[in-house]
Amino acid sequence: MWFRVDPRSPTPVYRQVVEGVKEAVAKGVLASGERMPSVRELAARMTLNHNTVARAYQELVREGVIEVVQGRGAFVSPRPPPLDRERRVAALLAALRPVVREARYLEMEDEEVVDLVRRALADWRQGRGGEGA
Amino acid sequence: MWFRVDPRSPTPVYRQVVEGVKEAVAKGVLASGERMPSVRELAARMTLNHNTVARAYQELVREGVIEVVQGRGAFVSPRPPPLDRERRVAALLAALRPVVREARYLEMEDEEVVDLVRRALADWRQGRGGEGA
Amino acid sequence: MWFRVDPRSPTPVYRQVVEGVKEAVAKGVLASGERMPSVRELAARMTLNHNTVARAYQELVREGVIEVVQGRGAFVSPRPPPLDRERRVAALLAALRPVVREARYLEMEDEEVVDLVRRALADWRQGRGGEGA
Amino acid sequence: MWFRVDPRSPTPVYRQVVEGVKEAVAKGVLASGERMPSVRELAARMTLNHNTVARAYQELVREGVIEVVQGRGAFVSPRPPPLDRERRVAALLAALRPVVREARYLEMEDEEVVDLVRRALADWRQGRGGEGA
DNA sequence: GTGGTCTAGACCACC
DNA sequence: GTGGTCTAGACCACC
Repeated sequence: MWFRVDPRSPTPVYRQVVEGVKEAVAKGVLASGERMPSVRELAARMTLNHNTVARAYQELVREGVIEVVQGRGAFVSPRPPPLDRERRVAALLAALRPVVREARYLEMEDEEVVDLVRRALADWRQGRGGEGA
Repeated sequence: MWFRVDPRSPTPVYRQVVEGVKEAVAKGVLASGERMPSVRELAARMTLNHNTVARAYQELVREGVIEVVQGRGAFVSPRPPPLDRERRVAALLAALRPVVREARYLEMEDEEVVDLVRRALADWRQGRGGEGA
Repeated sequence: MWFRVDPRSPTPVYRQVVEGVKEAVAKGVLASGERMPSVRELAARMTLNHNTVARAYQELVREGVIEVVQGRGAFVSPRPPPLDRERRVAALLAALRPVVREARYLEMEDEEVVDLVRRALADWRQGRGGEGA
Repeated sequence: MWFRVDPRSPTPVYRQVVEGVKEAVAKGVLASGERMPSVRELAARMTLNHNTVARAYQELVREGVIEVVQGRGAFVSPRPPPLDRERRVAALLAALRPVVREARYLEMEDEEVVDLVRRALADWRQGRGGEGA
C-alpha cells in the first residue's frame, strides 16, 4: 500500500488512513481522477476493519480529497478550487499555532523557527517524511 | 484567567490547561518563579473540577514548566536547561510534519509556507495568538 | 490476580498496580505480547475503581511496559530496546542509594551488603519475592 | 549544615532531614553521644518550619538514631544493639526488593546487579553519595 | 467492548 | 492551606 498504519499510535486509525491518502496525493502516488480501491478492498489489504476504512473515506469526501460516484467507486478529486484553498490556508495557519507557541516557550528566534521549517520541508522532499502521525 | 478552555474541543480539557499555562509563560504573563494559583483556586475560577486541574499541574511538572513545593504550592520553573531544549527542538520538528504534509497537499511552494510561518510568528507577537487550543 | 495491593500503604494504589504488573512481567507470568485484562475487568477483580487502574495503565504505557491498541485493549510490550535500558540502569543505581546509606549506617562491610543482595536475588528466584509493595 | 534539603523533591522534607541525619552519622560527621542542635536551632539554620524538624526528630527517636534527655537536649545514640540490628538487616533486605524487581524486569544477570551494587558502595565512599533522596 | 476523560465529593500527608 | 489520591458514576471516541 502507499502508506502504513500504526494501531498503537494515539491518533485514531481512521485519521491515519485519511492522512495517508492525502500524503499519497501530495506525493503524486495517487493522481487526480485516479480510482481508489473499494472500502472493503483497502480494508482487506491493510487488515483493517472495513468500518474504519469507511469512516476514513467519508472524512476524505468531506475534506474534498476524494469523490464517490454512485455505484462506480471513489476517485481522487481534482485539486480544490482557489476559494476552498483559501479556507485551507487559514486552517494551515491555525495548525501553526501550537508550533509557534512551543517555539515561543523555548525562546527561539524567528529565524531559528524558519530554519526549522525549511528543514522540515527538505526532509519531506527527501522522502524522509514517510510515516508517523 | 490568562486563557480559555473549550469543553467541546477534541483535545482534553486538562491538556488545554497545560497548553494555556505554557502559553502564559511564553508570553511572559507568568514569570519565572512566580506562584501559580492553587489547584482549587484555578479550578474554581475556570469552573473546572479540581481533579482536572491537578492532572494538568502534574503534567506541567513532568514537562518541567512548573515545580511543586511540598505544602506551599506550585511555582513557574526557571527556563529548561539547554540539554532539555534539544529534545524539545526535536519535538517541534515532529510537530511540523502535519503542517508540511498539508502544505504539500495544497501544492504550496516552500517560500509560501515560510511566509505563512513568518505571519504566524508576527500574529503571535501582536497578541493575536490569544485563544484556541 | 498475580499481585496484591495494600490500600493502607504509603505508596499509592495505582503505583502498586504498576509495580505489580512489572513484577508479573519480570516473572514471566505475563508474557511479551500477551493481552492484559481490560481496565474494568482488572478493577473489578481487585475491587478497585476503574479510574485507578486506568491511571496505572497509562503509567505503564509511559514506562513502555504495555501498549494500548485503539479499541482492542492493552498488551504487554516486547522488551524495551537497549538504549532505553541504559536509562533504566541509571535509575537502578539511583534506587540503590538509600540501601547503601542504610547499610553504611549499620556499619556493614561491602561484602556483607553484596551477600545480602545475592540473597535477595536468590529469594526472588525461589518465588519468595511474591508480596509487598 | 551536614546535609541539604530540597523542598521541590517529592520526598517529604521531614523525611529528608531524617535521612540527612542518618547519613551524617553513617559518615562519622555526627559521633555517638554527640549533642544535636535543638529543634528550633536546626530549623533556623536550615530555614525550615520547626514543626517539620520536630517531626523528623520524633522519627529519629523512633528509629533509635537519637535519644532525647528531658530538658537537656537530643544526643546521637550509641550504635544499635545486635538484636535491633537484625531487624534492620531484615528491613534492608526488604528495601532491596524493588531494586531486584527492576533488575529482573531488565533481565539483568545476578553478577551485573552485584557489580552495580559494588559501584554504588564505591560511589558512596568517594563522597559522591552526597545529596538527593 | 476498550481505554480515556470529567465531575463530584471525600480523605490524607505535608507544611 | 496545598497538592495528591481514590471511589462513584456518567459520557465519549474508537473499533
